[in-house]
Amino acid sequence: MTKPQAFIKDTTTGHGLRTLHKGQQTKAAIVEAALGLATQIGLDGLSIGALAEVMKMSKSGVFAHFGSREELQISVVREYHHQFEQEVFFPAMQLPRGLPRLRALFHNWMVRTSAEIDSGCLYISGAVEFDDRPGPVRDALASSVKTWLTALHRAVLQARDETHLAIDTDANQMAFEIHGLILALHYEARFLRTAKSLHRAKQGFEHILSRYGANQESDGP
Amino acid sequence: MTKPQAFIKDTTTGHGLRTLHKGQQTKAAIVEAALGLATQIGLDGLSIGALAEVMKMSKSGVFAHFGSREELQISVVREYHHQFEQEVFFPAMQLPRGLPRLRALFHNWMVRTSAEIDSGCLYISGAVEFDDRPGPVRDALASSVKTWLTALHRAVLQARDETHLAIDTDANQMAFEIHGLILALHYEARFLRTAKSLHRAKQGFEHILSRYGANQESDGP
DNA sequence: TTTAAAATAGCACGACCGTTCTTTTTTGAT
DNA sequence: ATCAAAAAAGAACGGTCGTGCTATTTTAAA
Repeated sequence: MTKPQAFIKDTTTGHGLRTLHKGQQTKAAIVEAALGLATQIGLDGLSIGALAEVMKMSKSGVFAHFGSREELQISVVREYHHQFEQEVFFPAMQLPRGLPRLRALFHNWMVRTSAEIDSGCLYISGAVEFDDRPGPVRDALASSVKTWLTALHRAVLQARDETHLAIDTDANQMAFEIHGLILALHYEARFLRTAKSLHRAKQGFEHILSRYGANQESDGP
Repeated sequence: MTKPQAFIKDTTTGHGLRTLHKGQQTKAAIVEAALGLATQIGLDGLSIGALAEVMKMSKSGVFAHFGSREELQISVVREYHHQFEQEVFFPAMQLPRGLPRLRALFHNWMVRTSAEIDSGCLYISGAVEFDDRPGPVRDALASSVKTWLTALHRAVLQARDETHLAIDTDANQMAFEIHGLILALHYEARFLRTAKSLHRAKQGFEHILSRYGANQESDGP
């Protein structure tokens, strides 16, 4: 579980700059464990005591790395953002602009959402928990979500520019409808345990694509 | 706020059967206040102490009506179910089967969801809070939600039977997509405070309707 | 008006919470 | 090996939580 320190050691010349201290490693491990807890019981339910128990550390030992519970929660949000980028966003960026990339974005997002059936999506649970609780945690969460939704919106625009979608495609509207599919997938799969939710989301996406003229106007001369 | 007791008095002959006691009135008032709290801070965040303060009662006075926090939560779910029925379901049932009724169901649902921008939807927040926490509260919540989604599904089936929708309409698929619109509306309006969410939901519904052949095959010869 | 029952209050309990302070252990450069 | 700094532990604080127990007050039927 704990990586050998030498592996991560900073290679800077070392005359005055710090190497990667032990504390930063354990902090990273704590955040990782905290994310695991938060996706199960929610960002709000995340307690330092429970986290300390998981880490086999003392409460104060864990606490010292963050200085406040709020800072811990923000760290968790940032960690989730990072993982989301790695699993959903970057892989899709490898594909050519337009429909292929848009399809990949949705596919990766959907797979992650349904894979999270037993772990929960922080962007969804966090939105519910912090929707009327102003503060830095809400801000961090909203900022991450907006970054992602903006990326999705941009992908739709590009698909339109590549003439893979109808010229009059309303990108905001299309992104809204796609977002709805993911939310319904999460709701019905995770809460209601409905069987074919993944299939429903896939099919819904195809409906949206055909609505906005994919593979119709786009393949023209 | 508190209704005169005589108004609610049971009209049974009274030889042995009880009239409606004071306690049941205050219990109803407590549940009402609890629902107000729960839609703000969540079913899970609902605390007896805070509720007692709102009611200007003692903690134990409130507690005695329910016997456990869980029972209080279940009462709140039932109250929400009742209100939802009154505001969304029953009014739509007044309209003729088929497209008019389906439109009304969605419209009432949507209006309620957006009107709840400052109060929260218990079916959505509750789903997130209890999706991996088994128990009677989750069961009550899931049961209510399923009842409602089944009613929506039935309305789609009827619209198909009335030839207001295409004959090959997949009712479950359509209900899933409609559900997604409501969830996206709730998410973007309530958490992200996106301006035109209500418009997006309306337009999304029209897209779904046209996808499933409303006003096309249905208005035939 | 009397009286038993129902409703509410008061108090205490153990548990967990986030946080602070002090002390001990561990680290890593010299 | 030395030693200062970093990391972790330990103990305690005030607070809130749900809940049980016992008194007190209120209700409503006789």
